Amino acid sequence: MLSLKKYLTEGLLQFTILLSLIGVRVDVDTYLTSQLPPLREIILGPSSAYTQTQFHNLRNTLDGYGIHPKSIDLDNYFTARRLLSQVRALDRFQVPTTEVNAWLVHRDPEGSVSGSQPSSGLTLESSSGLQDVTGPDNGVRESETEQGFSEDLEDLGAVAPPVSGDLTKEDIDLGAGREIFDYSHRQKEQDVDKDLCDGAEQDDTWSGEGAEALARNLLVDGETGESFPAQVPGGEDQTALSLEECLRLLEATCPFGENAEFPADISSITEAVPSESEPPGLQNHLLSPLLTGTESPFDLEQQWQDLMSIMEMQAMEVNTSASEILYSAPPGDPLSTNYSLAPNTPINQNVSLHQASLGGCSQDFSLFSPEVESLPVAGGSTLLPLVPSNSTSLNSTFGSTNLAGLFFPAQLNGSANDTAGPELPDPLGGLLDEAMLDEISLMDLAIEEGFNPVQASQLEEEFDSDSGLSLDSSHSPSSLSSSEGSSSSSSSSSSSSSSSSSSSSASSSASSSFSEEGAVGYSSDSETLDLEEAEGAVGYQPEYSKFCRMSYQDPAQLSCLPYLEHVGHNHTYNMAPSALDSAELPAPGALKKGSKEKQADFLDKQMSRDEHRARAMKIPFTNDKIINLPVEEFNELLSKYQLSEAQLSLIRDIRRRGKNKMAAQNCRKRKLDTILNLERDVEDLQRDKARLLREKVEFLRSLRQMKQKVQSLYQEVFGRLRDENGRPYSPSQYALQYAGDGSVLLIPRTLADQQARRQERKPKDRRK
DNA sequence: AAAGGTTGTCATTAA
DNA sequence: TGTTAATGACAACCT
Repeated sequence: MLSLKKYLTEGLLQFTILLSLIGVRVDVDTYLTSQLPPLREIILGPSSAYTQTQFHNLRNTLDGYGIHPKSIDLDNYFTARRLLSQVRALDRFQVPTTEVNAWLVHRDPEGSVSGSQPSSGLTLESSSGLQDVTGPDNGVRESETEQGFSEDLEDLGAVAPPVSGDLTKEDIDLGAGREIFDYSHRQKEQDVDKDLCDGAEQDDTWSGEGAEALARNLLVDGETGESFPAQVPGGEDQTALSLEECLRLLEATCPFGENAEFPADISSITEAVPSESEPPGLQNHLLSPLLTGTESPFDLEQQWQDLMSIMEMQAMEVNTSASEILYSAPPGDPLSTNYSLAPNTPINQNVSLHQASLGGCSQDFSLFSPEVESLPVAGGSTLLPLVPSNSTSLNSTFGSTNLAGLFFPAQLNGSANDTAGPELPDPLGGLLDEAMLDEISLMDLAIEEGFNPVQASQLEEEFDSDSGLSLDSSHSPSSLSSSEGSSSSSSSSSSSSSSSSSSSSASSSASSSFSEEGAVGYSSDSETLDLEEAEGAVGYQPEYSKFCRMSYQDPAQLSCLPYLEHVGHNHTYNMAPSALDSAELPAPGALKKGSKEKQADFLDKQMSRDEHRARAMKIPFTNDKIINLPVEEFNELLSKYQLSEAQLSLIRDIRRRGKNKMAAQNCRKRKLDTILNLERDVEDLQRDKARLLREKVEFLRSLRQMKQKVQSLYQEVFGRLRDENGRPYSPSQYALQYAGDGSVLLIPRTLADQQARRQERKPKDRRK
């Protein structure tokens, strides 16, 4: 279990450190014991970061030396990294603002975004994909998001830390920093990257495209703001503009075919919850986003699809989150339309309450009314069975629930028809509050305090069924990202053949067995490489070795080699002086030839210490051969020459050092990969955290609505009950209770209280 | 000139 | 046992 050991010693450590640095606390042990594979993939990913056997496997599978398995293709690697970072940048900038816009709509339905078109606000809100698509306008909107967020939470009695704000800011800082890092410290790769579709090029390209790719420009290129011809700095305003443009575009594309249902829903909701003190717009978010966007039959569909593709790309939440699943309910879904509960209210789907005709008290109560009206005045019996028309109703959800003790607080002693004020004790309080709200409040704590392990696990269990989010969800995007990492690294190892072939194509034509010399991807090495390859092209065969050695000492011959201008590090500093002296002995005839001498000096400087040493020791073959040949061929090569002990020792040292050099490069690359993967995982976790907060708010809101509806239903039903004398029952003496078989009974209050007490004890016992 | 990054090398360990 | 890869540590060099 080497991987496990590494994982324990490094991956876990780094991961934990990173998480702790950003304030997200994760008890690794919890997941180590229970979710080793996911976490391991989070940390390591399928990338080559710690897959030590990868190179071996490559070596085993790749017959011959066409591709050197140990090579590092830095071009591809950094290109992939840049592309990755761009992708990250996309969603990094887009995620928070989406929330922003969504919440803005809630807070102010007639606000600037939607303007006089309320549908636009719905559009913005509705497109679930759009949720993550925004620009970098984080200034004011972010704070407003923050505000709306916390206000919502406070409104629901939950206090959440200002996550999105920090997150947004941090993300932006990170993004800029990375770009700077990439551009300033990776100048070597810039040239190569230019050839590929990297971000800067894309930005420019997109800016040139103009309005034809409006949506794409608007949504993706938020940071530079180059999508607009004016090239005004400060892309935030432009992105805000672009969002409005997108809104209009979306409106034109999806003109709300089913929009007529929404007012009904909203009104029914507000009717059903008359005591709701929220602004009416606050409930708009409950409307299914995709209800409006499912049909886009116009020419703008392509742009819409562009939008969606971008959103998919930036939505690293690949795991279809609960909201997305719920949003995907078809517009005409009777469950979501006939019942007044908001279509995307999560509990509406998860809990089968909708079958209890709980929605829309005023209208839906007619479903109950036949039974209620046909209720015979109970003759002498104190138990009045109320059999709902639908036997799979509440009892399927709540089980045998004693609603009596819950539904009849002292306040209800008055008129049963009074609409319950918010201060009225919840009819379902004993049930929902105990069973669910406790958990949710614990979730509050979990979310507020960053992911405390126990609470996070609670949270995970809480939302596990619908979204598979939390750490598993983070695992999903991370596994994706890890696959990206693996693709990048595997491409680095596999595509090294391309780089090596590009750098050593000349020599590979001369001797195919040298093609693996391109394994060394660093520039300084590649220069040396070219030199030696060119030399190797001549001196590969033993009989040419002397000539090859001569060519070493003949600058004139070297001058015709491909010139290598850019010099990286030349670590010839600790070269043995004797070796240097002997190595730098030029050919006597070349002393007076200035330019050639300079070139010789230059090439000497290009040579590594080992190359100088090899030349000094008159090693008859190239260092690349020494280093890169398989051991069998290497030994065979050695056997072909009469080499002194010093020469053999040097050759073995060269081989060892050369291999170690490549190993060090691989190791560093792997480290970098790991860090980048960890960084990406952290971002994923932050996104998940924000999403969980959003979902929690929605859960709480829908829960409260349902409780109020049940309460009003209860009151209405109870209020219509009459005893044998035609008088209403006193809420202080009787209560309604759901039986296990779905029937509703009218039982004495005392009995109901007893059962309620028993119900309260059960979950606590269970929790122990 | 100091600081931080980069690269090569050595020693060690494990496969 | 020899070879190789991985990796920490260090030093030299570069920016």
